Amino acid sequence: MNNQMDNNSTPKITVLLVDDHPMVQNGLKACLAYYDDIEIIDAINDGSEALKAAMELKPDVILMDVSMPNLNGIDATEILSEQLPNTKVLIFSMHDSPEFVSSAVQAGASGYVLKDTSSEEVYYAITAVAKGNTHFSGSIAKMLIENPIQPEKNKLTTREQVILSYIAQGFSSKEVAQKLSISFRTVEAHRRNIKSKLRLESFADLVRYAINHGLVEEA
Amino acid sequence: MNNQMDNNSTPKITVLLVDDHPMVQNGLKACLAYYDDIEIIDAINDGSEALKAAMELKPDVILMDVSMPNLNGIDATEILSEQLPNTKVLIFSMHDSPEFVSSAVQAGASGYVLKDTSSEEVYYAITAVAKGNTHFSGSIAKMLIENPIQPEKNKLTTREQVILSYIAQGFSSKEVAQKLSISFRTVEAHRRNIKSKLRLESFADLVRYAINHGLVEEA
DNA sequence: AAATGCCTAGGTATATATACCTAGGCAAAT
DNA sequence: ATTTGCCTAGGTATATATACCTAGGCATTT
Repeated sequence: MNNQMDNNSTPKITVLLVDDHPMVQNGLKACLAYYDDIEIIDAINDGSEALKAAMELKPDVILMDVSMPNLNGIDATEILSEQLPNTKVLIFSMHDSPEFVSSAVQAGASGYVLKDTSSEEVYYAITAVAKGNTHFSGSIAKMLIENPIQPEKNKLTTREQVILSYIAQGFSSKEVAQKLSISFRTVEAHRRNIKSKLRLESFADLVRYAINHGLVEEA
Repeated sequence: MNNQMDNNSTPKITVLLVDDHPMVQNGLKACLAYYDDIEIIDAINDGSEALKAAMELKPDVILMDVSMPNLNGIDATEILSEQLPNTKVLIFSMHDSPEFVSSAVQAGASGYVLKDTSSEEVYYAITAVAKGNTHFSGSIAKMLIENPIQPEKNKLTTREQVILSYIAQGFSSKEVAQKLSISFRTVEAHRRNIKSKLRLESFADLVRYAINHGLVEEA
């Protein structure tokens, strides 16, 4: 830890933490407190609250979790990258699936670090994205190379999100069709498109995706 | 931090952290470092590894997460409460569903705190269970009163948990049958029993239950 | 005007899951 | 020794999901 910093010359990098687990927040605060060229200006535990805080505080970097109440980190990133182009988003997630990473990059994230990375790497990643660079954890970078991003491919339409939500809640295609007053063949077509877009294989994958993306409550 | 402790007079409460999120571990370490009557002797991120460590270190208290690779916290607690009766298990989870809490208590946990509780309460809970008392977060205690434990009702057998885990991962009954070298009719029978026991209706309910109970990773 | 993307929906066939039923082997508990 | 619970598994039937195919209406974009 290098606490020997010249506070007057270089302005600190302002960081907004967004994570719905208090203990993760505490861990990050504790780990990053040693570095005096970055300053955590606030910690939020909710996606939509994070948007408000970001608009007001205009931080240099947002360290953003993915799974959160109200608004997931990917969608929040997409909004932020339009509204606040000078604020860099660094995704901080425990998920390392290709869809997640691709979505994050397309949404405008400047980096992606896993929750099992060291605090030194998180610090390094924050400084990197603050400078306008990118930083991806080793396994993520490898994945981006092996699994190149296909732009706009894995993004669900509103209709698809609605249908996926019902499906993940346990309704059959027939039931969803009744609710939406459309043919169950149409619902099936949407199911196919959803699985194809997201490269998901099974019903269980659909449910897990829906949970991870906040389309359905976990309980 | 006030590490000014008289090491000779009062022995420290030895604590083993078990949580698969490094940042949660970091957060706990940072928060608990201020209290010099407890000492974190190790931090493990895997259920079965936690068992080994506990057998060797014989800590006073284990702060145990529920969802973990290889062996979930509830099952680990059950084994530990038999093997190491002097080691108290304090569940540290973000899940507050009645089934979770009931399972934890029946497995022999001495307390249950949610991940959004303050570090002071976590500290207090550790000292409480170390003394042989119990400690439950307010909402958990309330739930235990409103939702009294129904012994042995909603408990899956080991076999059922294994099968549910595979199913929630997206394997079909046929695939599970191949993996376990049993008939797919048997797998189907287990599916029926699981849904009946847990009063679940749909495939999606099974997946959500598995996720909420740590039988399968979310991603 | 033409193209694109989205929502819609049907034909046909197969795969998988579910709902009933019955039932034997086996270990632990009583 | 009997009971109990668990794991096993088959018969039969239906319901649902999936995998191929095609295709029209409609709004937005180019």
